[in-house]
Amino acid sequence: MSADAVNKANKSEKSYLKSVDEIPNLASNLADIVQNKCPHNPNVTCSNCRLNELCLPIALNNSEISQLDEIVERNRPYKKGDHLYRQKDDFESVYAVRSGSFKSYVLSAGGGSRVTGFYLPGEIIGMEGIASKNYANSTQALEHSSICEIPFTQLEKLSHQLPNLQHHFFAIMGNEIAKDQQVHTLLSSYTAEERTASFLLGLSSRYARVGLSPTRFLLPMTRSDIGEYLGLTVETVSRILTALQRKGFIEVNNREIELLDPAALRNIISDSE
Amino acid sequence: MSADAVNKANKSEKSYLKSVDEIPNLASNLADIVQNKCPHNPNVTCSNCRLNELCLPIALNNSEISQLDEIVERNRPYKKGDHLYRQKDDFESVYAVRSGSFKSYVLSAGGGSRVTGFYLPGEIIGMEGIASKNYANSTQALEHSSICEIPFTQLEKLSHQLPNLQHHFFAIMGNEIAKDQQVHTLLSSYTAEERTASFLLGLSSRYARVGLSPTRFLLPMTRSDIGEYLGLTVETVSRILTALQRKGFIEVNNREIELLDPAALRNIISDSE
DNA sequence: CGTAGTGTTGAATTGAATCAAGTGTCGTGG
DNA sequence: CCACGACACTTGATTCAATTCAACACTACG
Repeated sequence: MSADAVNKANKSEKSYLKSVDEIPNLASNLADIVQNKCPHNPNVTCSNCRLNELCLPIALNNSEISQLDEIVERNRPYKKGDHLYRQKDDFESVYAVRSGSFKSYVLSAGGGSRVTGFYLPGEIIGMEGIASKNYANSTQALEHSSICEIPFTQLEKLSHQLPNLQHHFFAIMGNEIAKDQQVHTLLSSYTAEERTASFLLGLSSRYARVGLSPTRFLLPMTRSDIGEYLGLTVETVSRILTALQRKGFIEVNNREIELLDPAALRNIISDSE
Repeated sequence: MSADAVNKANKSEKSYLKSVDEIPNLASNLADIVQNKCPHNPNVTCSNCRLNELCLPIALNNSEISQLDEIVERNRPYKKGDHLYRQKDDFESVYAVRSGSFKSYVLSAGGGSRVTGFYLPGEIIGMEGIASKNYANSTQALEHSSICEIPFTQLEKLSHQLPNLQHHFFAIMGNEIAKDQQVHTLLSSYTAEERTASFLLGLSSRYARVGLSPTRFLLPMTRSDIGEYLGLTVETVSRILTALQRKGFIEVNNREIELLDPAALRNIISDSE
């Protein structure tokens, strides 16, 4: 499924990494899961997870990691479109993306929706529900994806026992707050082109973080999702991507993106500041 | 002072509630501070603070509150324009607003600035610095204000000892994340009028929370600050306020705002959704 | 009392939205 | 395996909300 999918656009003979799943060492575990050989593969633990340097276990020692392992629930994989939770559901858990990607969105009465975030492997979902005890948005898989569910009351208990974990979870939340404030600035003062450039660069570094190419990747989301996230219409997103391509900064083929000149993209943003 | 203050309508003899300082019971403590009788008034503790139901001590028992009291530093008051911290300063503490108000902002290279948040009594400032160990914005007083400084490493230590405090601080951060996502939606899909209405209603409920009138209050920030926060120009903010006044929804006199028809303001927002 | 900062209002401009029409792509079921 | 339908994406023409530019009034503070 994902094998042939990858070289769909192979004009000559392209074939890219489709997601973190295809990093060799991850693939072994993930292949099992995807093929349903073992939806709760006991071999996939925080200790042996490729993402443990980015995710919750960072800064924990081995014995601490095994304690964390015990509270983490590794659910069956999610199909494209499956919901992790819906707006107003009781808040129970935060989730760490193991593979694939997710989007969070809120619906407006007029039938429209706005995307509040995209989540890639190693990132934490659901923290907006902690205070109100209800999730404030709905979150669904953008592609076939797998998740580690971390029941929050247990995470709190364990954080109480492990100062490192408490410290790190404070840091994760603080980071989310810092990121949200950057987005605030982006939305309140950037032009459509600046927003789009910034979005691409952001994805780039997030892909790099999980060991994928920072210059060539597949967008897991639609143009419409991007627009709803950046406060632009689909048409504008499409136009801007075309324009960036014409300038030679990027190459776009449907969901496939190559950053030909990341520095030029950075200039788009900093020139205006 | 606060009694007559309320009837501002008398153009002849204006004198309004200027801030939470003027609530009778708060005034006593604050007056001391403002007059520098006692910049670290020992009587002002978390236990007897009027804000303790909104701020950090919520959900703590008496003995826990006194432990919190011990790590809280009650600094000298800040004058209008004084900085709590500046962008890139080492992160040391989070701050709870005791009286007055603050704004956080980031500068852009072009000399402009964007406001990332406003903070009223009982609200927590500085959490964006937790992860990176540096503050991500600069924060300054909008009027004469006082602050409780909470050194973060000590807060972490105490949170480790007091599960209630850990729980509550997770909730405070979660709430910040949820709020930031609402702002994301606001900035990415609301019109200028919707943003302004939403801003006024937000201020209204935050003032109500600290015991001030939800329908009549003074804006501590300039039109320009509001614009930089909402992603609008000063001119637009000014025009929208005038327009809302002409519609009879609000009355504006410089910094003084009265919400004549809060329901109408709510409709502005929900009509469009 | 003067001046810098703050706020208002108007006219012209413009970036992005909207409206519209089309092509491309993918998953499904016959 | 192909054909169909639904969705995703692109491109163009037009409109419009908000910005920009400009001029002026207010106020508040030293």
